[in-house]
Amino acid sequence: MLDIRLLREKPDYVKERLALRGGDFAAMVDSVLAIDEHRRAAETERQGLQSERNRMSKEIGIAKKNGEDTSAIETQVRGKGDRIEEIGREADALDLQQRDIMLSIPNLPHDACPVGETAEQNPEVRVWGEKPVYNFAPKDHVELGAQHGLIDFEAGAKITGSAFVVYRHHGAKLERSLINFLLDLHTEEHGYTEVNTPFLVKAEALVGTTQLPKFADQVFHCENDNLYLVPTAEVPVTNLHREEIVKLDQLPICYTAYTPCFRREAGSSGLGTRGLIRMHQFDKIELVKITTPETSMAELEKLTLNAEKVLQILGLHYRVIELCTGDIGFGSALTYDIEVWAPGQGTYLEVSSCSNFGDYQARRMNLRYKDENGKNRFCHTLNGSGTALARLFVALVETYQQADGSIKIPAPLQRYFGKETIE
RNA sequence: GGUGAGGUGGCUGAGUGGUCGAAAGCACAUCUUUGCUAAAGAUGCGUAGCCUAACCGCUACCGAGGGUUCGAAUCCCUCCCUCACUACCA
Repeated sequence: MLDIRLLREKPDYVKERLALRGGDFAAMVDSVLAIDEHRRAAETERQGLQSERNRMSKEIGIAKKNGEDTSAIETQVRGKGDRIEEIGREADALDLQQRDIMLSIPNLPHDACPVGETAEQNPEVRVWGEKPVYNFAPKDHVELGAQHGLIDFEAGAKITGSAFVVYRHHGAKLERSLINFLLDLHTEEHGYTEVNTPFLVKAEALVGTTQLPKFADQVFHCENDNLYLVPTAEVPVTNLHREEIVKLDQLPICYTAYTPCFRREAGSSGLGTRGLIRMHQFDKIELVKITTPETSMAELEKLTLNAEKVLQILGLHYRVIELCTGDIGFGSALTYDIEVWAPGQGTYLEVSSCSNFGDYQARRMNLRYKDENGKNRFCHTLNGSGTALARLFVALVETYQQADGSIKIPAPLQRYFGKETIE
């Protein structure tokens, strides 16, 4: 959520920054400001009346103690109640309206965010490694997976539906190896604290991290219990500190977590894509940081490097791109995407998206810290995948396939996987 | 799931209709005094909103939401959570 004070003081600036995202948000800003003005007028009237009522009620109390007759003044106060209720209802309704719109206005892109309209304009930040060359035609992971019995799409479709998959045998083991490898890497080498959270969350948590209310059609909802399946560990992990005032010396808070991620992918063009590229359920290791405004940008750089390290250790060629203002996520101020090369696909696959949300999420979840002067300020929150597993799986088996169809396991993963090769 | 108890400020914990935003203690901050790895005293110390140039002031918040009342932390209803015992279960 944006700071309403910023909208009041610099509406044109806010509109300008929002326009860089490509949508038309000027009308929303204007209507928020109009509602805000009415809301405050109603609030002022209500509070004035409440003040009067409190004063008179006090007088009644004192008079009664003195044994005086209070029926006259009681009648007088009684009359105030109706108007208080009326104007109060109005103030509350306006407050809700204002909040509704505020929740639908995206974050302002950071000054450092490159200006652009589409994904094609995302600048490449850096490249690591090179595309591997093969003296044979590399297969894709679907073929390799079938050949070795690693992944079974038919079984996933049978028990659940399309875009769900069953990992089998070495495939299941490889997936589990990656989870352990990544959690160990981030906790032991990068200083993150591991957390293991519920995979079902309340609506409030999703509001906090911006999946609700705008993207309600993208999350699985269990209506009976009014709980949602997590679309990413970002949701339960970042919300761990919602409605808290954390101490300055606790920051930065750095968490890593494994969760499956459940996404409806409604209207997504990639849903029919062959293989593991876009599933309704996939595993992911997430990195989450809660910081101060002063340090969040530096922490984003570190977080991105922590995610890149995964691919470096596994020897996978990748590139880092920076999302432009037209492509950046709803709540993000600045985002780096890490894309790994998948030889069988002949394309780069997004395996990590590292974002600084500034205080946008913190405002929504009322997450603050006490600064040096004892003043409460909103934290900055960030997160990034470290990394998404299905696509890492794809890149791994496609990159390390051999001419004879076997798949080599990179050395650092062998102690988790227990074998050097899948053959 | 059943029965019982309970949810008050960073913590402990008073408060069963009237000047309670809430006693007291602890913790914390500043100051004073004596001094040496500390004691004593004074003062301050929740969050948010409204108003204001600012100070001041006002309003709301005692798990959440409703209700009764001129007035609710206090009474009534619903829900949530915690603890204990009990049943069941991975």
